[in-house]
Amino acid sequence: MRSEDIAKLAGVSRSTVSRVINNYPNVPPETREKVLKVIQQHHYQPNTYARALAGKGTNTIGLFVVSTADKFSTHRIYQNNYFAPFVESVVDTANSLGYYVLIHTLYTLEDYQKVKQACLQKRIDGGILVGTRKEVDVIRELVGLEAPIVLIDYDIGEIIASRLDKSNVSVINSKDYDGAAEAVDYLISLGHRKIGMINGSVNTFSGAERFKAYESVLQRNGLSVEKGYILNGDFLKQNAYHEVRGLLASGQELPTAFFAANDDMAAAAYEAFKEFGLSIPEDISIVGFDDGPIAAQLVPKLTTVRVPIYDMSKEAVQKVVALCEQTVTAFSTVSFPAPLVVRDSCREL
Amino acid sequence: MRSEDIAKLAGVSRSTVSRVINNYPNVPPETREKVLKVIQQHHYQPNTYARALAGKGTNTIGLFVVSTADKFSTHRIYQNNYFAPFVESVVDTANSLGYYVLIHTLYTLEDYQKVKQACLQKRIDGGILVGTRKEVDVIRELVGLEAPIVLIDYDIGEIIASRLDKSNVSVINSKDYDGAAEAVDYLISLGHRKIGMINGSVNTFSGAERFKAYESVLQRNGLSVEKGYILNGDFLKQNAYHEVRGLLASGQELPTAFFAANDDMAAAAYEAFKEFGLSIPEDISIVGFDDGPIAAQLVPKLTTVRVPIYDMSKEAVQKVVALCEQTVTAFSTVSFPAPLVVRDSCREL
DNA sequence: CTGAAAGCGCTTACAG
DNA sequence: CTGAAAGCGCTTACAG
Repeated sequence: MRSEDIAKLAGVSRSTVSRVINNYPNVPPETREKVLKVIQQHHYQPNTYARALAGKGTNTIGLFVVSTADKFSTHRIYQNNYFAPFVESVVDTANSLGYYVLIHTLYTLEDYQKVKQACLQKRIDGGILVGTRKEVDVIRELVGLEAPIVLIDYDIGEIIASRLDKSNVSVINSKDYDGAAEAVDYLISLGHRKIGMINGSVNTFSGAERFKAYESVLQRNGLSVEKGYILNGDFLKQNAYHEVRGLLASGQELPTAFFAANDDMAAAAYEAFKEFGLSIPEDISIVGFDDGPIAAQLVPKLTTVRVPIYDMSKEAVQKVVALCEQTVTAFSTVSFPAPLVVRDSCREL
Repeated sequence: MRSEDIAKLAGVSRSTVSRVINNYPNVPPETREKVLKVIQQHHYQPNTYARALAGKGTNTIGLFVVSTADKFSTHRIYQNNYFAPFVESVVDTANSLGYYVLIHTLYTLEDYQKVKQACLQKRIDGGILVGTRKEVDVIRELVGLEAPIVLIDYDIGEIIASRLDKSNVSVINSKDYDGAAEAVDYLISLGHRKIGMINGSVNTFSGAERFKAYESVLQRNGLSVEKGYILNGDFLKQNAYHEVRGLLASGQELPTAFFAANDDMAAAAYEAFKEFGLSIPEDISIVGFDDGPIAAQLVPKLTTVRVPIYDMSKEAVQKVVALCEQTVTAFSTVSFPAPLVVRDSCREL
């Protein structure tokens, strides 16, 4: 069924059918009704591609998620607690605005070409990128595209320094530095002096911020930053688990508290400590980051920094859509607060 | 940049450019090289919509996830432990086959129209539906479409009875009846005689199967099915939590074991029991279903039935793609084994 | 208010 | 082996 068929059945021209479909004002109510009736009777839906080709957008946005885990890691699909809420809320928000979402996972640097490709092929009107590494070159290419791009978790400073603050880009962050600082301050206020960190990926904006805050809060309080207390987990549960096990096996003196750059790694630490016979928070305190689904499920419940994933993804979608529809046309950036949520995983010394 | 531009630069016609893009055999190596070079130099990507309009497929499949939770439930985005692994592996498999995936969440009956719409609008070549309720009418409509549809978790019997086993459909299940039976048998073998169930949604195929198995294994063993021991959780953590709390508060005699229709509800039971001062497995044993990410994270680790989500979603993608490309053309169905994974949440009586 | 016609960027018989 | 031309199903100036 094509618009032509509808036109015939309704006794009008394709032009008129098109006008009612697109809600043009210059068609009298009776004509509109007549056409609409035929359309409904036949469950007619205009061909997206033809519309797109003829100049209408595709009403589709791309969601590109940079995976922290390796594509070939067996358990990768279970490792990303950030993923599910993000995807779900992006999809819902987009759908409610009448947009479809095309989703892609990015594992390697080459995979970034996929987003370029999707834009060039006109599959999407615009895109959202989550968890980008600090690959400015890649970003430069993307920004060069005409399609609107919203970056979630990206260093605005870098963008501005590289003069990439083009009008088709937008950045959305959470205040990870502040949140992390609050977390470490909290541990210090409880009397902890030896505080370790289970680090995320420092070539991620949020990863870098969380670590920077950790370092500077320690220094500001006259505490030394011990190399041996900084474990590299790369945001991955498995890595964190091995690192913690390694520290425990080393026989080295342990910190009294750990700040983990995300909940997944905090959960891994829980496991490793328990297996080693240490209880939380009696023997060791832990703070996480994200406040994802697992945080409150852990026993004891995890004290963590809340990243407002829902708000951020909603904002991201609204932003791309606005950019696609040219409602806004300037470089913009928003940063959401990331407050500490105190639960049961830390004790006063 | 259009194919016409490439043609000019390469000194050939659009036809030839099209031939090399589509890998037609009848173009000599030198010509191919020449054209390819220009294409690469200019990062040319053919417009998807034009290709689609001209007869090529869109290389896009739809993934429609029926949400167990309410759209407006605050925590809905955190409630679906089935979701993340599913989406991630569908996306990866599709991408590796050169397909894009359009994703949609279905909350209401009307939302099913979205899949029809996506097909009618030719946005997708085919679709995958996960967690469909037993709405045969909806399915009937979908099956009437020409686009290939793969249903995950759907009653084959119903499809065959309604003569909906058309060549554009395919069904993929896990052997939930067997898995559930194994779980309940296991509890009985440990000496449990009073076994409760935290039920899923029985108007879901898997939900119904899990419950049927529970009932019949009890009966086969001469155990009575106690109404009071059957809690209705509807697959949702929150509901399960309230139901369990309700049972505990009632002062009624408790079963010695519970079989939960999914891990999320088992996790909710963990919480409720712990708050009530009951330890697992000392005071009460629990078996879950899914073996999703949380199963092994719970303390004690959850004994559960493993649903091979990864294999199922991979199979689903391969099937739609095969159907889209007309490699297969018959109604088909696969059912994956769902074995019991014994961990630490049950004790011998 | 409305229709005929051009155009969007491809693919694919058709003819040579 | 290759080009000219028709066609895919829309939208949108243009003219009336």
